[in-house]
Amino acid sequence: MATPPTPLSPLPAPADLAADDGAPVCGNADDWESLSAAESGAWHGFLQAHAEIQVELEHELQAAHQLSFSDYFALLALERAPAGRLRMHDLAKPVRLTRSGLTRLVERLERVGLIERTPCEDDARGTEARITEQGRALVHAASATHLAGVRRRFLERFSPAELAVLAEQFGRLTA
Amino acid sequence: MATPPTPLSPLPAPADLAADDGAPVCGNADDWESLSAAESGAWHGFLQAHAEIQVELEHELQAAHQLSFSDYFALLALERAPAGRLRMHDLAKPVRLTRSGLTRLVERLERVGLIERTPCEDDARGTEARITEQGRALVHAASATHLAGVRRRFLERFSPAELAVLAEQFGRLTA
DNA sequence: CACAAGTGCTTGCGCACGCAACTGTTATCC
DNA sequence: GGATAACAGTTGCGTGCGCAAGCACTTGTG
Repeated sequence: MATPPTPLSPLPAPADLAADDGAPVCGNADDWESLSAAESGAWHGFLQAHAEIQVELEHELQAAHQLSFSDYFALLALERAPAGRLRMHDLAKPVRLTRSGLTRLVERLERVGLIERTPCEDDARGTEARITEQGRALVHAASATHLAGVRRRFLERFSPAELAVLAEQFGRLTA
Repeated sequence: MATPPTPLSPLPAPADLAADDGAPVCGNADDWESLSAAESGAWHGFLQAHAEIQVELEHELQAAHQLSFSDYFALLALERAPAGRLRMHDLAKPVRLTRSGLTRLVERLERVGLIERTPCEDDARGTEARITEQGRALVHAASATHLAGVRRRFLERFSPAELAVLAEQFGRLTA
């Protein structure tokens, strides 16, 4: 959104280099036209597929277990961690939240008894989040729901061979 | 997040069907283990790739043009629409926002002069959003930035043949 | 050992968004 | 034609999140 510094178009002028010959105002009139059908389809398909699946699965999880994706990912990460404990810092990455966001998330989960917070033994600055039995039970149930959704909305639509290729291809996208 | 109805685990009991033999508490101890490497890799790769690319490109757009993705998609949809005008209702889908969210978005964009709002002629209930010249200029500049990002972070990592296959595959994911 | 620099987490603040309720308009159905 | 339903858009409210500043503790350096 246009904010303080440059509220409006920081452009030189409508058209000041090439003469305006009536056609597209400049070279980038609609850059998207320069994409092939495959390029455009792949990119927009990627966005659209993600958006649709994301909201559907999240609503599903919310309806069935009153859990947001952030909640679920946090519980899942803890459930898998040795002793069900993880320091805030290490929890932030799998949950894909900033530390401040994570503080709030953990606070909410603690408030309803799904996890507990204890000061870290060997480093008094740190805090450890530990999943409770209730948390474990809930994340197991939620996993069943979620995994079913993932299969239905994603995995089932591809053959094993396709999935192997996709895994490699998505791997290329992550630095 | 656990909300009013069932703040905590709505489960029958820790283990009430199979005897707890010390091993996994029940059949779904960690359902994710049941996924093949390809399945797991494809799904998590999908999520991870989207998350990474999304934040990188959005930051890029924000830094270069003070535009969020929502802002950009709204302007882009309008720029492509006949006469640069679209009713709120028709703008909501491409921007992937609810109507209330769109109301606020359009309000912000209007405030900085990127679009204008006028009552709809043939339907007194409706409102039309129209992109201004400044909006057009900005969306062109932003498109150049964004498209470069899309190429760099996505398109370039695949061959034309792969992109064609991906387009078809993502199409399968969208109902 | 003191003092700076770095690290881990929290807090103040602002913001974009969804949901549900509301207003005003148009279509539908006796 | 008047009641009712459907629809378009806006508003009140709550919430989750990021950013930047702050506090507490630890580590490095002279």
